[in-house]
Amino acid sequence: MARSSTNLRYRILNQARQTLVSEGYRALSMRRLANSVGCTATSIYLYFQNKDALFHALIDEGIGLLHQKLVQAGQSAGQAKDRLQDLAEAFLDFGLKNPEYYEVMFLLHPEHMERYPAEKYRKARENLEFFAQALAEDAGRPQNPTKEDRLQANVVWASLHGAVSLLLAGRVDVRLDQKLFLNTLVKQFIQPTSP
Amino acid sequence: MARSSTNLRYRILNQARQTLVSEGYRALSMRRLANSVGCTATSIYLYFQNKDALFHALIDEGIGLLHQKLVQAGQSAGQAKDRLQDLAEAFLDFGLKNPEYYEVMFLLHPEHMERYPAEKYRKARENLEFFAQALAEDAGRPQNPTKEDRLQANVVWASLHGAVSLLLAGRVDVRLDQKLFLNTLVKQFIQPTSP
Amino acid sequence: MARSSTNLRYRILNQARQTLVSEGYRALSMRRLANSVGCTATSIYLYFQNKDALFHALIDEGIGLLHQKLVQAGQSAGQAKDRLQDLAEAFLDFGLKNPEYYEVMFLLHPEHMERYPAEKYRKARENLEFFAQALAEDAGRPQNPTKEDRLQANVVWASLHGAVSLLLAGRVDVRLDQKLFLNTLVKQFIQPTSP
Amino acid sequence: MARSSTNLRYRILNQARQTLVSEGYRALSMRRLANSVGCTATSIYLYFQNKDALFHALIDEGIGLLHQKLVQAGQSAGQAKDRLQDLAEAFLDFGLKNPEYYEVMFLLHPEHMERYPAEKYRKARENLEFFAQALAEDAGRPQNPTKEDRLQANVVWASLHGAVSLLLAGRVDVRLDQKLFLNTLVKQFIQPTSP
DNA sequence: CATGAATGAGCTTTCATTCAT
DNA sequence: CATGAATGAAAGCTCATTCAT
Repeated sequence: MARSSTNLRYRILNQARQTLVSEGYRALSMRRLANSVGCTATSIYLYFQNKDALFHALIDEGIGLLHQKLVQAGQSAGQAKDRLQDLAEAFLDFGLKNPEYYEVMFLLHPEHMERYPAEKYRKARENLEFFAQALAEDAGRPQNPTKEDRLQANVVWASLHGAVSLLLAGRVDVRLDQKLFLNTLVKQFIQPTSP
Repeated sequence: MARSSTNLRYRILNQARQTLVSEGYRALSMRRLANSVGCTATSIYLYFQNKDALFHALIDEGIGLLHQKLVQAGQSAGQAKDRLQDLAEAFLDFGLKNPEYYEVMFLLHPEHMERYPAEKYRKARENLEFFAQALAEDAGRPQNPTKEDRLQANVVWASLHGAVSLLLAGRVDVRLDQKLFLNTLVKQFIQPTSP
Repeated sequence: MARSSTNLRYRILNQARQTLVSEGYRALSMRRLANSVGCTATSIYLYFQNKDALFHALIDEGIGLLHQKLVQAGQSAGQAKDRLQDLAEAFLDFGLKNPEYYEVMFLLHPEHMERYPAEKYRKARENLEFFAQALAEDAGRPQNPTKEDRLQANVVWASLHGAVSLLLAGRVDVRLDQKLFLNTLVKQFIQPTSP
Repeated sequence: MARSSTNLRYRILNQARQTLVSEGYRALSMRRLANSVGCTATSIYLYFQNKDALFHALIDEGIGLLHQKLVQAGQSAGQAKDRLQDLAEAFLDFGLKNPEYYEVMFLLHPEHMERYPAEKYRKARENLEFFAQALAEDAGRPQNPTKEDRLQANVVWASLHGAVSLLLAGRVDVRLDQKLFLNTLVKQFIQPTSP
């Protein structure tokens, strides 16, 4: 009862994320969510216009969190190649440690995404720019990522996304050492500097 | 009515695939499906024990089709590297040209996959072996893919899957040339033979 | 295959009875029944106009079997009191050993009974007459059961029916010895001849 | 609409009982019930978790009512034999005047009963104890019903149940005087005190 | 700020039955 | 004698959402 009124909105989002990862997408109904939180379904509508809005809030959170992690990773002062490595690891770490956000951000069925406000969505893609910049730098074109760099960034992005989504879906051979798998994947696009 | 009653089962599967890609997963209810096909919901149950069975039939079809394409691609007589390239292209081609199958095979919500018979599922993973073999051959270990080759195969697989799923979800920068994007991605893991 | 065509009607009734007792009333659907028998649902309709007719056939069988058992029991040459005892035991035996018939004859929901042809139904009540006759004889009015005898017969009948139906429904205290219970019940209406 | 919204739950139960006795068990579907009551099927689920819960609520009511009637009947200060007579009459009265409760308590198909919480069920059997006590007292063993008394109680119970269920099912000869029938039945197990 | 009551649309699935062959 | 294909009706139940309070 004590802290029960400290921002119901917050608690709803928390519970939603939790449910999403522990019981899956279909279990996330407004009523069940309300039950878990300890309020009525109606109350959720005080904070979110509808279910979509709730999802979008989760996506916003997720994008923010990923952004933050990439900023941190991108701040390392060393070589561009190391920065790229850090960025990749940050992304993988984010995906694997926050499956609920990853699910909602990248795996959710398009029906929800279609209604996600385009402006916010564009914002999301900015995260990609971090990779482009590191790649540009590595190629000796600091702070001015070219079309080519962006192309490469998308490739990196796709590879990372593929790895995370297969892992989250439990579709990578279990006998594989996960760290080794990810390292190999990352090495793929971080070419050793030719001496 | 009796329409072209030759194969209602066939028509159901067809429509299911179509609906899946055009209106999404949630729009695929037994009733709506029946409506689109032009029969009653009950009739569907004459051909599929339940909704799961229908999904599994789609998955089976998809796995078969992909398998077939990979077999074709794997038959090229040339160098292993070329074969690898062909396999990759076959996979990408399959994914992009048959989004409905790809959706149902790789993007479908896990609830359905969990109930997918394990034996068939294992069969699906055999497709991965094609890549492992080409990679083994390329590394001079023909027909005996080692652990290392399988690791690499998984990495390739993840990259390809990442690319396809981002493209299907419309999440790759539209200004990017798609062919170029895919080529770049594929080159990533096909190292040029050092002279 | 060999004896498979020896009267499908017979096999349907057999299976219906079996299903009724092993899986209950609601499990007795035309399709499931057909499945168990090894024919199509449609085939059942060759032998029975509808589900009601099938039930009625079962009831007929049951009535016949009970009749037969009561005839046998009523033939004992001894004292009327012994005959009454035998009749009671025959009834109890019938009910407990043929729960499927008992169910269908006495416990089935009235919806089905209402449509049971009245003439056959009356025939069923003839079984009651056996008791009336034994009671009449015991009271020194052989072969001419009076109204009073019939009243008494109904009482006996009710008691027996109560016992059987409670036992079949598993609603008699399990710690009770069943034989003792039934004996006590029967003794209740077979007054010892005053010396 | 808001009708007499005071107690929809109450109205649902009322209507359920009514329908049960007038149209039978199978006519009691959630939708039809809702229609009769004047609400939507969904609304019923606001008051009862599912159909079972609704049935169980009816059973609870019935058990309570019977209990109450037996308590009243058991309070008569006179002889044990009279008390026994009162108890029997109370039971018969309950069954014949509340066929809907009787149906739901004793004649309902076992599928529903199986799921009836065991604890409540045991409570139901306590009603039997009233008879055991009266019988014990009559036999000169006040307040300490022996095994024998309980056996006898079950016999009484079976007889009463048989009578009620035959009467409710319309299976007792209509030409019979009902009161006479019941009196005769009751006399059967209330032996006159030997002078 | 929060609720209780209610709803309409929709879900998957099962049923008894029919009809052309 | 038997089937395969199909159906309309109905079942129990859950969903997102609304509205008066």
